[in-house]
Amino acid sequence: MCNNGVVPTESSRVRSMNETRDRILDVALRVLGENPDAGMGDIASAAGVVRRTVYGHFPSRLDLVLALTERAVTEMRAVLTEVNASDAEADAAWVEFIARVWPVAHRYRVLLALRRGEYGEAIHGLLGPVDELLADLVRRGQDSGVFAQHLPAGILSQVAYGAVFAIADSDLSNGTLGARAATITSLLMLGVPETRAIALVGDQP
Amino acid sequence: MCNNGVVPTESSRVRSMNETRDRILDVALRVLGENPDAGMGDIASAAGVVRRTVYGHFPSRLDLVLALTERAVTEMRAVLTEVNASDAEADAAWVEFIARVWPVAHRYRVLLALRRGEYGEAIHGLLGPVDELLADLVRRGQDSGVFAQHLPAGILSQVAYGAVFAIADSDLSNGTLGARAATITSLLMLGVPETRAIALVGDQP
DNA sequence: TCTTCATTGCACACTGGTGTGCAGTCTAGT
DNA sequence: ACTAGACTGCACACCAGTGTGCAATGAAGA
Repeated sequence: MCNNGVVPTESSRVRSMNETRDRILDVALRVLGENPDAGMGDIASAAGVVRRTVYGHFPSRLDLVLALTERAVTEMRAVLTEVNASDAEADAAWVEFIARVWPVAHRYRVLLALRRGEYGEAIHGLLGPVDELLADLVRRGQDSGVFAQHLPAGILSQVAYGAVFAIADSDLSNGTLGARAATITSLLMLGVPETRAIALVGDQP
Repeated sequence: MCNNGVVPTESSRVRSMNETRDRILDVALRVLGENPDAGMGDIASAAGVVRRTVYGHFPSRLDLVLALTERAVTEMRAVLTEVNASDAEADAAWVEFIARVWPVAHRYRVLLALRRGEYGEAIHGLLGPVDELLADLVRRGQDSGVFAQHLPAGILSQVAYGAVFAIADSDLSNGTLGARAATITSLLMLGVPETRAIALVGDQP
């Protein structure tokens, strides 16, 4: 009786299991954001769970971080491909990109820190495709002349992207203002004139 | 007999001791630059010395890092105050600053990484005065209208400075070219128009 | 020659994190 | 009522790094 479909819902059992799994991931993101060197114990207790349970869901610390990274890649790639497919000018697309990717990327910004040291290799590998998409956007801007060419697209995109989150970190939490200033700064270093940059972000509410 | 002065030279004994001490510091800078998580053992063997000897000169790992930091602060402050005292326009002073501080700051760039996590507090404290000087320069530029004001001087200076070394790290080692591109990029994000930025770095050989 | 002392090579204790094993408990499906 | 299994609590073993203690070595200085 009951479900003969592919997703049996197996009801409350697996659902509550997925809930704790997701909760662990959510909490891990927050805890690691505050301290990238936090241990499994810290994450577990912050998630209201015992360390042993975390190992039940993620066999090793690396698996946990990787699961986090895959989540981030999925979300960011979605936004990035969509923005990239737009026929708008590259600088406008960049503004749109920052605005839309801001919440998700800000959540996962710890991955930028985790990218150096220990798991750097693995994370870098998973984040690679996202970097590609980003570089494509910048390259498009350089080809159409709206972005400067003092740096290759691959490096320029990374540095501009990094600057955005450097500002986000140092900022005094007033998110909207910080996002605005960060976007302007990134546009400036992409070679967009100040007047144009201000006009572009002015359009965004 | 012998020296009654304050600096007795005590000749070869203390000199060779200072040599190993300096060698340890030099090597530590290089090793930590390659891997900020390197241990005392790695540093010791890279310096051609036994781990126990390192502890003879630096009672703890923190002491070593702090000695490194003090060195960096001394050298950078010298350059920065000199540039800051110049009566040149702020954007020209910035170019001069990057050019002159480049070698030393690039050597000590690992401190930027060490600034987060573990010793972050102590390093931050020692580096504080340097940050102040840097912010002063940017503020001067903002007051005289050559730098943009989309960000407060304190944050803007840090982000611009950080971008310079992000480029240096990602760059393919061709130092001169990287330094040029990095300087242009930092000028752009400070709000200097592209033509003016290129003209400024063009003056520098 | 005799002394001093930086350096060595080992030993050790301590810490903090990782990952595993296993017997118990409590709950939701049957 | 019975059972599967997610979670717990505690036990381990293991590892890597830190910092210390101490006797031995060897070279520079008296």
